Order: sequence, then structure tokens, then C-alpha cells
Amino acid sequence: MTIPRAAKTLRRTRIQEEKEEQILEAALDVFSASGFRGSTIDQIAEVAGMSKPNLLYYFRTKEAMHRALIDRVLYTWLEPLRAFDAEGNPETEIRSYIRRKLEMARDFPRESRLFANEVLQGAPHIEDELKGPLKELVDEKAEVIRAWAKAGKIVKCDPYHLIFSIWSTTQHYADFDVQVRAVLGQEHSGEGRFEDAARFLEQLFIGGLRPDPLGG
Amino acid sequence: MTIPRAAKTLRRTRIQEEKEEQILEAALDVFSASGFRGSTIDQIAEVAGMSKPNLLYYFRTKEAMHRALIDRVLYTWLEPLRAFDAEGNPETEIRSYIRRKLEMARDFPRESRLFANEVLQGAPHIEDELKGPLKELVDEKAEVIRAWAKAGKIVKCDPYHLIFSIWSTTQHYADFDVQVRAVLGQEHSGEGRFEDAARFLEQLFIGGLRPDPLGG
DNA sequence: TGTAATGTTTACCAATCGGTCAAATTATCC
DNA sequence: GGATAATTTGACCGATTGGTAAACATTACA
Repeated sequence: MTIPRAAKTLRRTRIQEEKEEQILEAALDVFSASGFRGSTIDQIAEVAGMSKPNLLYYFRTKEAMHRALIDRVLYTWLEPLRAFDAEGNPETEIRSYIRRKLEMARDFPRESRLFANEVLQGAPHIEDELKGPLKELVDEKAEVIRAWAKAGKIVKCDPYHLIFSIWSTTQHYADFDVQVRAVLGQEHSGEGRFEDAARFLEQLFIGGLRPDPLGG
Repeated sequence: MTIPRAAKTLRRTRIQEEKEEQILEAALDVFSASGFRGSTIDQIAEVAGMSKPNLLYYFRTKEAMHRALIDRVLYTWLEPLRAFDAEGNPETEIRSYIRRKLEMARDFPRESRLFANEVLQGAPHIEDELKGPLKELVDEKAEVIRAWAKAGKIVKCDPYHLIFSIWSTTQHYADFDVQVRAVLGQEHSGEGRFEDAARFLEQLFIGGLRPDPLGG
């Protein structure tokens, strides 16, 4: 007889690990492309290359799949911000934060779109994460930035909106990729666009945050 | 007998205008909140306060509704960029473009999310608009910016990525509103956040684009 | 005021949705 | 190799999906 699924997590089989991996990979594909409501279990099952009931053997509901996916991806997604170092030099810290975020937009666009879809549609499944861990992390880093400003290392500015602007400008290249490509045209839509973006954004932020020479 | 719907558009009745208005208003609500695939005709019908078949009397399919909505909103949405004036002073032009875009994010968040949802999910319904009218408009304004840079009025930079960065930073406050609110916390989530954002973004862009005093 | 055009509703359709079930199959371990 | 646990499948469920047909109600206009 099949053991109750709750007990399944006590010890995980080789097959379980492989299949769950397979499923979450497919789920990332589908959820990031259509959002939660717009995605169907059948789609995910097809991409994962298994039957729907088989998929539902590993994740009992669509919600459970989505949750597992969010949980797996969220920590990694916040890594660049976590790496933001209070001890470091403001200019190099901001520069490398922008770089890292742009690299993630380039290398993990599906992850970016997964969150974008979720937040865009009111974040019904990740509200707690936003108000909890995310807010705390941002609060912490905002303090760092504020300290830099107070010390005259960068211009006085609202640290929260600074962080928002780095998020939005970098993630734009993942979330709005088709629009970026459409506007740039075929000739500038190669991978070089990330280098161009990096150059521009560093110029913008470093220039825009340079401390007022008058010390104002 | 009911005349074929194709002929309906020859002359529009009072009722037609009212009801189509009602429907598109409801459709904006629903599509912007759930994306095309995630939205249902039933939802829209309920929000519009009419029966589903009645709604389908005015728009034969879900696609037709979506298309009509996009068509109606797109022109307005591009208005701020169109207002970007080559003759004007770069600093004030950029400043007022940011202001206008932020005002739209504040006053028309549903419109912003409608496009964000669409682009995020691969822009299956507006690809032509992106590659056509949008690209042409951006190309034109990019030339203006390039000329400013050449004349030393602003720093030399990639005009396309500049435009992208203004889009992304401003629309962020509409598209990622829940995240912004969650991170700012209750105390800073009032309407004042748009003023704070405006102040920061103007500081960032004006500072970041200020021409190099060495003339480099 | 009559009537033709327009608008609305009820009842319905096939397809798809998320999910269940029991039977069949495969892997594991003694 | 056999028992037992783990995995997979096909058949199926009720609810919801986008959309239709036709009867019914209302409006506009001569």
C-alpha cells in the first residue's frame, strides 16, 4: 500500500529527488511564462515529460508546486543584495551589485519573471516573504546606504528608492526582454546588450550618487 | 432578427457606447490583475455587472476584448514620451518626463500593469506594436538624446538604455506596488512615496547625466 | 403606435480545469 | 526470488472554461 504522502519527506528516494527536480524545472518554465493563474498542471506535466497524476504524486496541488518553487528560488534571488557589504567602498559595492543583478537577469530570466508575475498580480502567495525576510534585508542594507550618505561618501538620498531603482533597472532586462529586443532591433539584441546596459547603469548610478563636492 | 455583428460598427448606438465603455473598464480591472490567460470572461462580466452572453454580444471573443483594450490604452500610454521635446532644455525635459511617467504610474497603475503583464508573458498580442510604433518613437527620441550628448549638454551615454531606465524605474511603482509597499512598511506607503520617488529619481538622473565638466 | 432593429437572458455545449482513485507496474531490500 | 514499498498509469470526477442558440425584452424610428 502507498504510504501517506506526509511521511514521504522523512526519507527521500533517489527517484523522488530526480522527479521533483524535473517537475520544479518544468514548473519554473511554465509559471514564469504565464503566472500562477494562467498556468495549468497539464502544461507543467507535459514540459516535465510525465503524466499529470504522476506529477500530482509528488506535489499534491498546483499551489504546493508553486510554493516549493518560490521557496527554492527566493533565497538565491536575494543573494546579491545580501552580498552588499557595509565595510566595502560604496562605489565598488554599488557597481558590483548592479553587475550581479544584471548577470542574474541574463542568466536566470525565468526566476526574475516568476517573481515579477507574482508581484505584478498582487503577490497573493508571497506576501509574507515580502513583508518579512525581504523587508528586513532591505531595511538592513538601507541603513548601510544611509550611513554612507551621512559620512559624505555618497550623495544624500533615499536609500529605499535607490534600491528600488537598481532592482527595476536591472530586472527590466529579464522581465521586459521582448520589449527591449523589439526596441533595440535585431542588430542590437545580441548578448552585447547586457554589456551596454551595465556600462550605462554604472555610469548613471555612480554619476548620480557621487557626493556633492560642496559637501551639501 | 439580429443583424450580423460586423455591421454593428457602422453606426454605434448610445447603449453600445455605454456598454462597451463599461466592459473595457471592467476588462482593464481584470486583465491588469491576472494577465490574459489568467483572466476569465466570467470575471469581467461580473465586474462589468452584466451577463456573460451580454458581454459577448459586444465583444465576440476574449481576444477581441483584450485587443480593443490595448488599442484604446496604448496611445495614451506613450503620450509622455511623445511630449519629449528636442528643442527643450535637456535637464527640464528629462525631469518632466520622469514626473509625467511617475504621475501615470500613480494615476493609471492598471494600464501599466496591463502592459507589464503582456510584455512579461512574451507580448503575444502586442508584438507588432512594439516593433512598429513603439520602436519608431523610441528611435526618434533616442536621436534627440544623442544630439544632446554630442552637443555636450548631457554626458555621453546610450540613449536607449537611458530610456529603458526611466521606464523601468517609474513603472516600478505601479507594477511592483505591493512589493514597494511591503518594503517601505505601513508608515511610508502613503501617497507621499511618489513624491519621495520623484525626488530621488530626479536627483539620480540629473546627477548621473550631468555633462562631464572636463568635456570628455 | 406598430414594427423592425437592437439588446438581454436562459439554457446549453464541448473542452479544459484541478484533482482522485484503484489497478498496474517497477524498484528495493531481505 | 519473493515480499513489500514506491511509482506510474488510465479512467474518471465535478467545476469552470470560452462560446453558442434561440427565445425574449427593449429601444428607436417611421
